[in-house]
Amino acid sequence: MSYNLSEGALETIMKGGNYDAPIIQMLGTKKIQGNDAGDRYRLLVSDGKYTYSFAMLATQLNIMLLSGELTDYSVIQVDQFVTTLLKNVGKGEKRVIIILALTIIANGRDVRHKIGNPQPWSEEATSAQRPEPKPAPVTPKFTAKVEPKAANLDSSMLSVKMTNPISSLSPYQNKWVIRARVMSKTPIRTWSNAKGERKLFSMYPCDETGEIRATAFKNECDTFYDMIQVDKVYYISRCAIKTANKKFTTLKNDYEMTFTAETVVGEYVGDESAVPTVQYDFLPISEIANKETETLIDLIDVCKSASDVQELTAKSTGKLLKKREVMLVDASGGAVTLTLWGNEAEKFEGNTNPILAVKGARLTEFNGSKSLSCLSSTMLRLNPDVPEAHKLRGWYDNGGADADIVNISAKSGNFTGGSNEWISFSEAESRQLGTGEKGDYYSLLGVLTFTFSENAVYKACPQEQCNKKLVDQENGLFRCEKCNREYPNYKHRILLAANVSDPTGDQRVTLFNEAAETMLGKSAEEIARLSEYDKNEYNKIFDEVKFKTFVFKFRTKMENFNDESRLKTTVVNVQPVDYKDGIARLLKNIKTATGVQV
DNA sequence: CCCCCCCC
Repeated sequence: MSYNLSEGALETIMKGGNYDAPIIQMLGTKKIQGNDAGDRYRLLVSDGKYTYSFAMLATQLNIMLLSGELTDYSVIQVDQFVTTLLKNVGKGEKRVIIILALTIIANGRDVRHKIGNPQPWSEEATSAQRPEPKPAPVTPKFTAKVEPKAANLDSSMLSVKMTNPISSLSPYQNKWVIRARVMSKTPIRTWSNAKGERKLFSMYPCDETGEIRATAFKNECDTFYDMIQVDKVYYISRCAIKTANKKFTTLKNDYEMTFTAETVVGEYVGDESAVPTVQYDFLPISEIANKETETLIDLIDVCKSASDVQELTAKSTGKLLKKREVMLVDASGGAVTLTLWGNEAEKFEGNTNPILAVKGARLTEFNGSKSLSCLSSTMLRLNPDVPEAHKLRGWYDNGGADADIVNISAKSGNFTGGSNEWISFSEAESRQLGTGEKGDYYSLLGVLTFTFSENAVYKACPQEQCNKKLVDQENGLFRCEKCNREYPNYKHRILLAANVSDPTGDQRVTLFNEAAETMLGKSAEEIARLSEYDKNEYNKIFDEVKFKTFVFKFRTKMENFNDESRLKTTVVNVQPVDYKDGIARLLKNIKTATGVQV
């Protein structure tokens, strides 16, 4: 068996050219340094003509060596690589090839020999002319006194070939310049400790080889915060590199950087199309429920709806918080709530059903249902220009908007439980809904045929969570049996029995306060007032609602009462009919029943 | 040097 190596590929690459997916042979490895994040390996490689010993394996590929998959004499195709110039004092510069992705063409244990008679590569060994020595990159020192623009490096001083890939940065290398796009930056956060007032912001640069977190404290925070703009490409140099604590980041980098007084940042002005933007690892909503809470998740979804901004006070810190809950859906048939905070909550515009790309939202659990929450490090993009977004838009605008969804953030025991599918009373019966241990929820399009309007409103316990009907003590006080105390005041609540019909049957139902208020279009207090002072108007409210059609959501459960079991059905939600939605459901049923495309 | 990320 013989193997064709890409003869001459290394020479092309060494001279700064490109070579697409070269096939080379690995002849040896050397562990070059160990640190907390793991070892790095240097490879001796051959293209059949030359050997070269300054090839590095990207750390994510170390596993191929450690597992024994990649051994000496293996023939590999280098699917992705970058080169970087390293300067060694007294030895000039050295071009290092960093192998980012590879495919094993032949196992070293099968090949078992060096292919051809390759000679060590050096510039002298080639017939090519020695290139002119390149000038060292000039990195003018930034001081806060000058205009931010003055901090910009002159692009012409830095050849693109002289920038270092983010994936090559390590604490052992202090001369480097990266050219990277800022994926996002956090707001400035301040805190105090024994050393006084502190502040910081973080930003997240990425290039074609990777991503990294960069944090600026105090002076550097002041200096760079306004200058750094999301989505712009910068040259960044002279930050301190340290091992990242994986507990606090999901970025695929073992290191992170800290701005120092020496740090130089310059805006890159030129063709930036090769510098990628945020890299995602999108997860369909249907798979979120399988993930552990606290996991950080990337997703791309359609915003189906969004709540208003709500203000609340954090119990632990007393801080005033603003939040907005966004309901996201995707083609996996799932829905999930994403909570936005602060400024992000305030500026969010959800009623055009935008596509939202999210990187690093935290999975949380509350009352048995899962939802997502934004952190300061979470990256949000509205209607990003990525293929997944266009696909989603097409799906949503062509039926996805009306698709049945399973909301994994539904509050259990609340009106959002159960399926959104409309069924009939006869289907509810044949499915034996309500006969199980727990109650069952179902939705139905039905007509309100009767209300038992007499005594529909009562005086309820004024305690927030109680709502128990009070006993009038006839002395100006009202007794709550549940709280076991008397109150001088009360609130009005509605408890309404009614009848709902659909073409297949009918059902006696109960509406509690909120559902009744929605259906009647009046508050309990108003109805109480009319009950006392204007009986005609009171009766009119119930007359007008009769024979109206609604979308009901019921909770039904078999209850035993005096040896008799009876289905108790409560209206947990009632909404007027959205005819667009109703027609879409009818069309879908026709399609399913007939196979006819409509 | 942060590493909190909130609420129902």
